[in-house]
Amino acid sequence: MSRKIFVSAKEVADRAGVSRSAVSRTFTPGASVSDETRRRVTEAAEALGYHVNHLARGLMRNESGIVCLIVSEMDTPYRARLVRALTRQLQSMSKIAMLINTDRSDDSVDQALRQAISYRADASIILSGMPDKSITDLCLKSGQRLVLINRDEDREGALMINLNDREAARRAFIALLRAGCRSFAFANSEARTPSLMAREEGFCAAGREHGFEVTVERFGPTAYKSGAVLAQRLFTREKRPDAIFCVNDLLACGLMDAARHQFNLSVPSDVCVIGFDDIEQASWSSYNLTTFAQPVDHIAAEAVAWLDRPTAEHENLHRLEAELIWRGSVRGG
Amino acid sequence: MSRKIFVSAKEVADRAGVSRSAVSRTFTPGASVSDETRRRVTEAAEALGYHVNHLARGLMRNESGIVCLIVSEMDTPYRARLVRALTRQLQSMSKIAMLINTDRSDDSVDQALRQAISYRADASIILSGMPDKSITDLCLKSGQRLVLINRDEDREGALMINLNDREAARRAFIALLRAGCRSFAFANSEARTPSLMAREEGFCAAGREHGFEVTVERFGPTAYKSGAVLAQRLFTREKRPDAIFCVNDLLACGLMDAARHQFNLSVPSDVCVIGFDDIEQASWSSYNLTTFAQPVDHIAAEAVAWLDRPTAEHENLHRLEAELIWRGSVRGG
DNA sequence: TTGTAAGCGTTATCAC
DNA sequence: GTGATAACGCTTACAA
Repeated sequence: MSRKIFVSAKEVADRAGVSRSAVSRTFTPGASVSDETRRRVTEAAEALGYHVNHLARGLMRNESGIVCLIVSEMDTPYRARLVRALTRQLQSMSKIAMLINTDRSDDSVDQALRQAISYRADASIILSGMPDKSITDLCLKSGQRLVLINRDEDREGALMINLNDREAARRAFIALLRAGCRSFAFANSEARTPSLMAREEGFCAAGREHGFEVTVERFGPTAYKSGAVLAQRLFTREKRPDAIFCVNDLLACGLMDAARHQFNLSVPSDVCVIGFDDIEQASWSSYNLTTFAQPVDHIAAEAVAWLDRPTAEHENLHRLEAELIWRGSVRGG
Repeated sequence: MSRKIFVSAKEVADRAGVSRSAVSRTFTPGASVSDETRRRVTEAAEALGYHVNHLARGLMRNESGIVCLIVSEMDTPYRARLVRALTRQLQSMSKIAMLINTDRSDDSVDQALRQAISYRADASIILSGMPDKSITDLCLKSGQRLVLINRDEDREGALMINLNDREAARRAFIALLRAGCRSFAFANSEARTPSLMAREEGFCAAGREHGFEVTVERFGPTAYKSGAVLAQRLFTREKRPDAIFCVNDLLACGLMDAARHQFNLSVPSDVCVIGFDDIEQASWSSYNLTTFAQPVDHIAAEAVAWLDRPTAEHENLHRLEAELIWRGSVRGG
């Protein structure tokens, strides 16, 4: 197979006429090296194309600089945006992202964490799925940081960043009520993850508070296509809803398209729609969707910042607010 | 800071009452270990939560298992899909993806490759930008594999996977001509990357072949928003085009939305539109866009397969065909 | 400030 | 099949 020949510190040292520790120190921020030595080393390194071997460095320093991002369905607009923001943040802190795809089976999140351990990742950030407690315990015991984004389940020692889904759902209801709607529905997928269910429950609870019953439909994956099925179910009811809160934007787009093209309903005059995530498509003029923006950059910044200075254990739950973005899919506004 | 304490092979060896080499062999596929030894080692490893240190292994084997994915604007639908496919493929070959975001400056692709070298990546796959020859040479000299996807520029020793953009553009023209269109335009961004320009040139060339002049407009980034500006420019001309080939789907969506909502034109009766990439949104019923599908899975599979068995040097240019997906944005079909 | 030497956790080589 | 031993390329006391 391929023999890889990278240039090592020893070669640089030889060329510069110094010891290998001088080379090492030159590339260690804050180490004491004379200007002259540094110059000669840098020059030799440049000429030879030397790059510190981070594998070996990680071995010695017990700190690899690697952070694992564990994600499934990463081409989904919201996930992709989060991954982008995270890689950016990590790089700005001179860490590097290892991307692990957990599309396959259910235990693959556990597998992903094993990979993280094998590569001695300094931390893992989980965007999808929920790992077994046994494996997260092993990570934490090994000294690996753990961040769970929108996972909601409790894991002592990990940082959990969640949105206040219930509160957002409540605000969605108020907005629709103020728009004059009187027949409310919640369009959900069958994924039943905690954050998705929190939106449903928050919306229904707000409905009950105001004396309204909320129709709930759930179907399929949290995707565009499910929206059409949910539209079919909701718009063929005897009492057609005039307000629909969709569990996310993707599903909302599918539902709106079906409403318009299959049922000849217009948004917002016949039915008001609110989504969640504020994906790029929500702002496209075909949708012009009122929705909740996830503070993606904020989430990424908090996650990455915490890696370097973990807070006391009881402060490890961050609950962020989603911002309501008013567009044209709700009357008034 | 954090002291990380991972369990080492020595501890496993002690607990299992064998030598450390026995442990190593147990975790090396194809090494000769007796069933009894293997059993005891596996048991001890399980109990202790041992995982082979891939950093150290990489150091010894001179093969890290790491493959760098170098991407900018990775939340763009097409890019996100490619990244997903690549991580999947890599994992199925028991390699792992390191994701490097090159959103920032222009030389950041070079920076990314330096990172790749530092982590002794076995290979780098470049999806965005074009690195300097000096740095790619260093990569190749170091024995690192290099894959360029849709980059088009030549790099001796690297695998280049390109689409046959010109041919696709030619087919787009024929399709529009057969649909009865007589006034052709090409909507491009200002990015001017080789593959984007190849689509433009191919379309114009096909036009000339058939005795038609093609109006070309270029504006901004290759994104949704640019579509509106291009629509503005094209639809306010004295001779309004009745056929527009857009450089990609994102831009096509923006252009179609502007056509419908700002200029009251209907697609395809007033104007036929063809896009490129076949992103998910192209199939959404608001767009129903006829477009060219990039063989994403095929690209990913070829890229990853080549890492293990690089072909002879003169065969390192793979040119793949884009498939025309007929939908409703072109008359007839 | 600089060099020497020990050690990080592996795997590969070699006797046994 | 198994266990010692020598690398791999680096960092970091420690001594000079």
